[in-house]
Amino acid sequence: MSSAPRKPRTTLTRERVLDEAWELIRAEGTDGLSMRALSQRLGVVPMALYRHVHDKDDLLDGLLDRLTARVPIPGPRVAPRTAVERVARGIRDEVVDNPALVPALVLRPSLGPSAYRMGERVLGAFVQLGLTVDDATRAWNAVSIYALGFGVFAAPRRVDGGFPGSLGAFAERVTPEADTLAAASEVDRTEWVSDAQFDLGLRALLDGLLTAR
Amino acid sequence: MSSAPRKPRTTLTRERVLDEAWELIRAEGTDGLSMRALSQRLGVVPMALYRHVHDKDDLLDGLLDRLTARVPIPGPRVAPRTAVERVARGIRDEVVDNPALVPALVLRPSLGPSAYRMGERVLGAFVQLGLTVDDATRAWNAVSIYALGFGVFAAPRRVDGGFPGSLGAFAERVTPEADTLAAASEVDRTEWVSDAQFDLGLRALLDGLLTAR
DNA sequence: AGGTGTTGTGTACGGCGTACACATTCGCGT
DNA sequence: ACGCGAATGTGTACGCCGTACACAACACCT
Repeated sequence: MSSAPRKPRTTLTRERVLDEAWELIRAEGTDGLSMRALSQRLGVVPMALYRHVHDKDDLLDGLLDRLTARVPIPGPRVAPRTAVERVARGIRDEVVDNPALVPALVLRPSLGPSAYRMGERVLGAFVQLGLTVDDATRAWNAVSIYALGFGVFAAPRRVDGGFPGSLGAFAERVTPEADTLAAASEVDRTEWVSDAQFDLGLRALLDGLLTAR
Repeated sequence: MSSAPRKPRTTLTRERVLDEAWELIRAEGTDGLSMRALSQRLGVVPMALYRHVHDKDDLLDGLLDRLTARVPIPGPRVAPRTAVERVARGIRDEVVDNPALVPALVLRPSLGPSAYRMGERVLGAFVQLGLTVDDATRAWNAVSIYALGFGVFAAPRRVDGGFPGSLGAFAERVTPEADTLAAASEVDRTEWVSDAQFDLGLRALLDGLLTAR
């Protein structure tokens, strides 16, 4: 009998690499995802990954498409404005709970097949709402930027305080008559991520986009 | 006579480090700013920088505050709504033409003294427009996110095309009946960064924020 | 003149992405 | 059944990165 220990071949696929990368970056954060760490998790030498992924950027693109694919796309029966709102909220939700992907997201525009499917649905909705195709495109730009921006800047990140002393004290030091800010500064942190906050802006944006021209 | 070559002492200051870092990152992009490259530009050994900067993150924070400080803050004579619009546009402009700072911007919330001065002015404007302090805070959140988001996602980045074949062809492959997207896809790239695009969304957002509650 | 604190130096470590040559193994046509 | 080419995993190595730590040069004050 042959005594050579058999490694089960083709144990690696692009799918498996992406699966493991997804879990790794979720568990360990942006910096936790390295080719070396990932390969180790897969019980393989680092360079093995490069048979299934062009380079690290390619891997990140794959992860971003997965993120996009997680946003539920409303069926055709859903009313157009509702559909837009759901997609916008879906984008925000996914970004917010995958903060480790934010740096990658910011370096790459939409791309990915999933992003296109999403765009298709939303553009259709805007057209149903009476916009021309061009205006629909502009509206989708504005809405997606808002949703992405909200996700990006609302996602939990380094919250090291930043300033010596309290916020109010700081504001007063900068501009002695800064009572407005000092008073307001109590609000923002807790409410920053809230649904109400998001919806307020989104509704305002859509109202503006859809009325008169 | 002493023959030892004299180095002029205290040639380095935090200011000079930040100045040079600013120019370096503008010239060479995000990845071009390394402690080693920066030190070389300053004619100094890498570790010398650490006397004036805690670590690289501290350096980036300094650069971000400089970026924020570049946004012009309208004087008290400027009408409140105009003031808000100018600040929003100023934020977008600075982000757009300092794309190399986007990754850093995204990892760190506002912070910095300049950001506070800016907030102070805008919150005041919203209050003048009849909002309560809390509502003003929420409004400022929405507006700043929109402006930052627009800057971030409109800033020129990797535009490697991404897909094999034309955009229209791709869209058709994904969903055969994708004429809407295929038609629309001609528009976005060129108009993505336009002022009109930005103003459209901003005006919509402000209208929504300021009317009825 | 000497002591003290500040500022720049030198060396070194551990991590990263990945180029390149090599070994193994699978699948196919004969 | 077999052999050969393509596909897949391995090993080694290079050049970057941020920065910890011990040391040297110098400025300034007494």
